[in-house]
Amino acid sequence: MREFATFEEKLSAWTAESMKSVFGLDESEIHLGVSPTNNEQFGDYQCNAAMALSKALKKAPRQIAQEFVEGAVLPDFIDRVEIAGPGFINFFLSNSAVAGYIQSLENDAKLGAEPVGEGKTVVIDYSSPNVAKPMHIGHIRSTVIGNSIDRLYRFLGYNVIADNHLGDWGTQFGLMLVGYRAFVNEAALAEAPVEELERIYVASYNKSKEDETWREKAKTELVKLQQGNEENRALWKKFIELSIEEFDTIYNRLGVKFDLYRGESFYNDRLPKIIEQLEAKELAKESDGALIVDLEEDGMPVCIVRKSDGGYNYATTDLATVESRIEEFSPERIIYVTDERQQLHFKQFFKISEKLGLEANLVHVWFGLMRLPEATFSTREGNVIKLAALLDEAEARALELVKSSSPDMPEAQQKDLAKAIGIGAIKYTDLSQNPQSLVTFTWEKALNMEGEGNSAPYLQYAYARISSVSDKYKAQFPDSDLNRYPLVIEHELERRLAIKLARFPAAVSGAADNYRPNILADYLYDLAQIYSSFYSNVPFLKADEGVRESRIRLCRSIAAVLKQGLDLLGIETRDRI
RNA sequence: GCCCUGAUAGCUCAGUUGGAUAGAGCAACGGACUUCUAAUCCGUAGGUCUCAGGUUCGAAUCCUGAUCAGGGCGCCA
Repeated sequence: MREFATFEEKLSAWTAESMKSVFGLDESEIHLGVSPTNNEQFGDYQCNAAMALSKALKKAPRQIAQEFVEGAVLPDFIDRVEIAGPGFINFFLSNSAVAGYIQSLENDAKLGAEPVGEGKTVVIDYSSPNVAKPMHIGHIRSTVIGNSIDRLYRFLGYNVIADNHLGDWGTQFGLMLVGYRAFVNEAALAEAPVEELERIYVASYNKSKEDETWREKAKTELVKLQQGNEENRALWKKFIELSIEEFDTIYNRLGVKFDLYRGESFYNDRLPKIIEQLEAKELAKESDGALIVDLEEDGMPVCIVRKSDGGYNYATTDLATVESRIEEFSPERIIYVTDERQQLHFKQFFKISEKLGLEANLVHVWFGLMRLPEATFSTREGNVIKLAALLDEAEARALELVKSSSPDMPEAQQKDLAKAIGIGAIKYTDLSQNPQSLVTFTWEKALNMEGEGNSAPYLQYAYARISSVSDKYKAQFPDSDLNRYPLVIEHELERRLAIKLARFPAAVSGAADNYRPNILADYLYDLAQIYSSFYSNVPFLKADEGVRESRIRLCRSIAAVLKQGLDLLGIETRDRI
């Protein structure tokens, strides 16, 4: 078993092994391991196998539990075991074993998490805004959730390739090209490039609705672009560069980094070959002039891979993208983070790529759509809330709070702190709930940063309090060496904290395996809650020597887990708040 | 019409993939700052887990049906 294996891992391995030997089982469909209890009175871990084995062994569950407990030799980290209710086997960890484990984690950069991803590559495709349109609040979930998954997989040792699959190709560029030439305001373009590009697009789109020759012109320019016309290509590249530059300022504010910015256009050259393969394998056929893949036997509607005008569409591009990623990176898995509307599309193209023989584990992580209380928003309706405006507002509100609660702090520090709090609050709102729920955007919710209850500032506050205590300890006892004092569990809250700390790896793997950062967010909130209770009910700096050091040491581990955990959510911590 | 989701406290949401008495926060009420940061803590109250069946030792969780809500279903991504 690995060096920093958790109690759950060790105990599960032990119960499974012991069950088999005590009852002479070979393989079992039944889960023989343990799971954490949800109530301390039932111990720390419980094994429920006795009930499930009842039928196979033809014995009463309590009797099975009894025989098991009598027949097996308890591992040394278990203090005692109890049989309860219909046949639950409850395990109580020994305090010294828990203390020893927490102490050993001080030497583990992963804080007990298993680097299961070592040697494996995973591509994560997220954020993916469209060129020439400003990012709005609809982009926040893909960006924030995708980035947290990115961070989680990196932490677990995966070689992560974060790819921003920009919408940089498509019919809208015909309108953009003619629109730009007719309407561009150079001053506005220099000032706020993407906003001006969007204005151009909307103007051109509106004109196209009533002016047929305008539509024709747009189409001609689009064809020229696709055929490689130099002027159009240069302009198109300019749209992309201006857009990326502006996206990057937002990503910097959010602490998001991509390894690649490969738009759809990157895969253009592969599209005809994808079609060839589909035809060669007789997966595609003509229908009303378009080329389609019939997925009826898979219970899905048909999927268009080439339009009747000869153009390709997104399914084809996505297939080419998978093929390219496999060739270049040999990923163990490719993860897409998009909103719920694309579920069918992903199911279809996953199925087609399987039929094409593209070997990769494709995962669609979808999240509920963001809505406004009044209605859905759209660029054309003009009721979008721009992401930059949301971030500005969050930082401004945070700064007000910081100024009122820390008036003596230097201004530069107040501003820095306000950024960490404002951005953290926005991210936490999205990361602390199940991604698959529909979200109605309200300023009040998005900017929840009063620090009351389950919120980012609450966690940041808990962290800052620990930092403050550590610093005071160093100031008061400059010559003390913490490592010379053992970590001892005495108080009930110390025990709860230590047990909670030992469950960090489970929270991380739960969040990563299920693509749900909220599992980690929940965990961190629980930890911070227990710590806050500990802080106000148990003295540490004022405790006797020995107890004091042990508690400071425990605090240090809590700080490490809080900092690392928040970092995995993309939320920053500060030593003072 | 078909498919995918969701429905849990007045409000916003968790619920470790079938376990024991369903949990937090907000709002409400009562208490704690001469103290290691009160952006905190301690306590009270609040529930027919949408409804009806089923599966089994055991269901908020799985199955079937219904109601309501969101999304999708051939040339947008």
